[in-house]
Amino acid sequence: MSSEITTKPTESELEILQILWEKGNCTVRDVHEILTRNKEAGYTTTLKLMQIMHEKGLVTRDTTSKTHIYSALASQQKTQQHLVSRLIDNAFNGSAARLVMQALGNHNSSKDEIEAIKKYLDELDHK
Amino acid sequence: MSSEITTKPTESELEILQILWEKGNCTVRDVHEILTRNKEAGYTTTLKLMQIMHEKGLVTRDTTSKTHIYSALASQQKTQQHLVSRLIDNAFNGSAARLVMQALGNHNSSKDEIEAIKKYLDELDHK
DNA sequence: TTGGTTATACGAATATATTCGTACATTTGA
DNA sequence: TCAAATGTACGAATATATTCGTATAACCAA
Repeated sequence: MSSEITTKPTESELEILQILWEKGNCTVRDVHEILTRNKEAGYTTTLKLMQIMHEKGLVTRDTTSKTHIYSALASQQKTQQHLVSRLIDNAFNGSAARLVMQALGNHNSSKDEIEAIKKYLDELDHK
Repeated sequence: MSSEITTKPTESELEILQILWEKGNCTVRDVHEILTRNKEAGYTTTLKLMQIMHEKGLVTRDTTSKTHIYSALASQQKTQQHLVSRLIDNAFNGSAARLVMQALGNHNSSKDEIEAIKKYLDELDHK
């Protein structure tokens, strides 16, 4: 068993992870600027968060130059899986199906999305 | 607009809500006993949690007799909806479909469950 | 009746997450 | 060159969640 990475980031950490997953390598400033499109936050707040994430092993960073370059270590797939499982257990009595219906019901998905899911279900069936 | 109820319970609060949703009316002891099947906790801890939930308006209680009877005020449907939406935004870049696939992929669902979801998708289609 | 059991209320300790100020080093451009 | 801008490190304040001890009242059974 390899050394495990925390797949339970806090809410703030998750916001940052999402950015890193999408953008790849980022400076603190990069992340900070994207973050503050939606909400107020001081620069050092973002910095501190990312330092903590580094301590926890959620991200790596290249410190060769003064301005450090961060990237995600926690895998998107594993993290998502963990969060979904937890939600299913925590709020849906263990029933994935109930969560799925809830997710599809209100978060009005496009026809394309729904088609994609159907296809996916068919594949699951044939295993 | 009626006075709103917090649909963002903490993790501990959610555990208790789940019990109340399923069982209906419960004393603190009822809840406590179910809770401690899985994990350690002192009785007064459970009590305090439920008192806080009452302050927040997540539950009501009947205090006519010495032993109070609690029941959920936060609706299961709304709470679940809120949690799912938040997860979709927080960890799935707003894509419900991606969450759904993640949920179905690993949380090995029964054939019945999958059939139910398909049916549900068809209904969605025809709206 | 009276002592043990069971209940609530409440304050406080602990844990965790979030936010930011300040000190100090490096870079940059006028 | 050297002052402003930009960066990191770090400690500490604040906010929130969780846990539990203690006081005290009500109930019950011998």
